[in-house]
Amino acid sequence: MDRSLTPKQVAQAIGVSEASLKRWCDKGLVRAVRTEGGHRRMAVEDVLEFLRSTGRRPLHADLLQLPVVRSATSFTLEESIRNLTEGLLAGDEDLALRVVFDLYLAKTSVCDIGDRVIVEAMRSIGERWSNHDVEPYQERRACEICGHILSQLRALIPILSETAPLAIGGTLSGDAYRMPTLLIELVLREAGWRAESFGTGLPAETLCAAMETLRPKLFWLSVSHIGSMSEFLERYNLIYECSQKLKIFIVVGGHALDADVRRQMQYNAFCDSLRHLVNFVAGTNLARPLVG
Amino acid sequence: MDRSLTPKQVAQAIGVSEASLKRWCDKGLVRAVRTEGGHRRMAVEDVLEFLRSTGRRPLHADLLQLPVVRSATSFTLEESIRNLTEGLLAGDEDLALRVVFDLYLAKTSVCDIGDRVIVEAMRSIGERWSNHDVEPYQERRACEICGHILSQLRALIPILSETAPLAIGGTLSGDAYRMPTLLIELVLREAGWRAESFGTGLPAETLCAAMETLRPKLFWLSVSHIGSMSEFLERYNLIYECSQKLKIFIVVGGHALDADVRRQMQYNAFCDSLRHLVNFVAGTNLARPLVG
DNA sequence: ATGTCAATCGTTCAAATCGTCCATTTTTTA
DNA sequence: TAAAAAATGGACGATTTGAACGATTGACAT
Repeated sequence: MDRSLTPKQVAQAIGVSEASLKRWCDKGLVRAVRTEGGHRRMAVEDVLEFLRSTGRRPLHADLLQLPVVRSATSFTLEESIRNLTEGLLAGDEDLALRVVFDLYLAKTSVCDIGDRVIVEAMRSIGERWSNHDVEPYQERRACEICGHILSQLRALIPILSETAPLAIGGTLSGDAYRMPTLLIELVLREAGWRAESFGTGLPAETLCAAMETLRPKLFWLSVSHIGSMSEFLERYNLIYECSQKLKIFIVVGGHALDADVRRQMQYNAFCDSLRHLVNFVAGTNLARPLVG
Repeated sequence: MDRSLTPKQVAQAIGVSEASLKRWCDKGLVRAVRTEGGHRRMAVEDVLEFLRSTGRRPLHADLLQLPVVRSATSFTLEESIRNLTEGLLAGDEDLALRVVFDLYLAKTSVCDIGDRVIVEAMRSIGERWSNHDVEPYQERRACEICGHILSQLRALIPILSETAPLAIGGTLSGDAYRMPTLLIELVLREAGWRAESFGTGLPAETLCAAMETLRPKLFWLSVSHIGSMSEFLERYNLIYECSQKLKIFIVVGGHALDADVRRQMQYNAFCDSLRHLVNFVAGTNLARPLVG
């Protein structure tokens, strides 16, 4: 319930003595604040950050308000994908959350978690869906669960500096796929940007208005579904011209953008994966990653 | 409209017990004045001064513990609504999060937070949107922020018991409003149910399949937008008949269900608000609230 | 004004934490 | 391999914290 943890709680959660934990705090390995009487208090996210930096795993995750360990943790990417897929299909949110957090604590970048696990799991679900192996509600439920997990992850990524360059984006009207734009937001934040996803189904006009008002350095458009091609291109051109007028990098991506569609579009970059996106923005030198 | 804070407010704001706060006041660490009866009252500036002088980080990730840092905490429901509306429109996620968590920490039920603050704030935004006072992207961004906040809140609501009755629900194809069904899930969980929202845009057939497979005790349908009335009714009837065949309570609600529409529908309950929903499920005696 | 209920009062008390020292274990160095 | 260095876990008295208690006060509605 409370976000601030006492030394005893943290020591039990990590599985070390309180004496060691105290030393780590004093050495600055775990960020901690002091009460008036000098007692140490730690925030959940700081403890997780410590675990992540030292490659440790929590023994009693429930004390850190993380899901309880119920099943075997995943040791390889393939296992992670399999467990995540299974958890998402069965509606087992704890399992799914556990898989993602295990990866996160194992210092896997959000970019890799997204590209190599979450996207793969959703692709596998999509395949089984088109084979009528799974019900549509399972796919929708999986998206909901993923959304919650990404929200949790998002809360752990350090607050962006106010001076970091701004990036905004989302999907156009008629495209309801939330996950890609959520992942992009997370990955850009990890890369040091002040990224804000505006969600799905945005009219092109208001995206132009947002660019006018907020003057971001980068604009992303995720395209997972195109209803009418002519409408899409018309809307997109509006955005493209606006972005160029304001000297804003425009990055596009998504399964719906095959070579045929891309031929009819102009943009600063097209990205097939989150990794591509990270590499591209690294090249622009506009933002520095938060950690080495 | 006094700027003075009570011990309870301050204690919750800085995340310590009232007992400790009292001691600190008595030691002169926090300046406080006394009412005639001897109760302590603290000024916002003095609390801020205390935070600054003791090196507590008003800057870092402790936003949840230090809601008072921007002196923007809300003391009345009206203030909460105003601050939330402002935060959501400006894209100030920290402010919005603080408003909701302040209410939660003040033991406001999620039901009331939803009905009386979040829904009201979104309604106010909707009004200003139809007056062309705000851009559509601001409304969409507000929904995204609310979604994240509700995800955070969801993570704090105690794990449901495995034996609690199951409730599932969502919105039909063509209805993309996520927030109502998210709120319903939260409120039902608070009321002791094992509630799972399947998200938005679900085909009626798969909802029936979900009912067949999962056999919930309750099914909710949130209806915020109706494209074609005949299509909607056709889909709904499918769900209604399925629910009755399986003896599942079916509860409907949402702005799109006016009296005309309702006349053409059958259901076990129609709810105008989260409070109505809670009262209805309390009457069914199927689940007990987690507290009290 | 009067009554009602939640918040706060001052106090007490058990549990937790503080800083520090020391024995033991693990890692690094000679 | 042996010695040195570093990290760990446990124990100590003194201090701090959080939760309880009955009595009093504040805010608000009638």
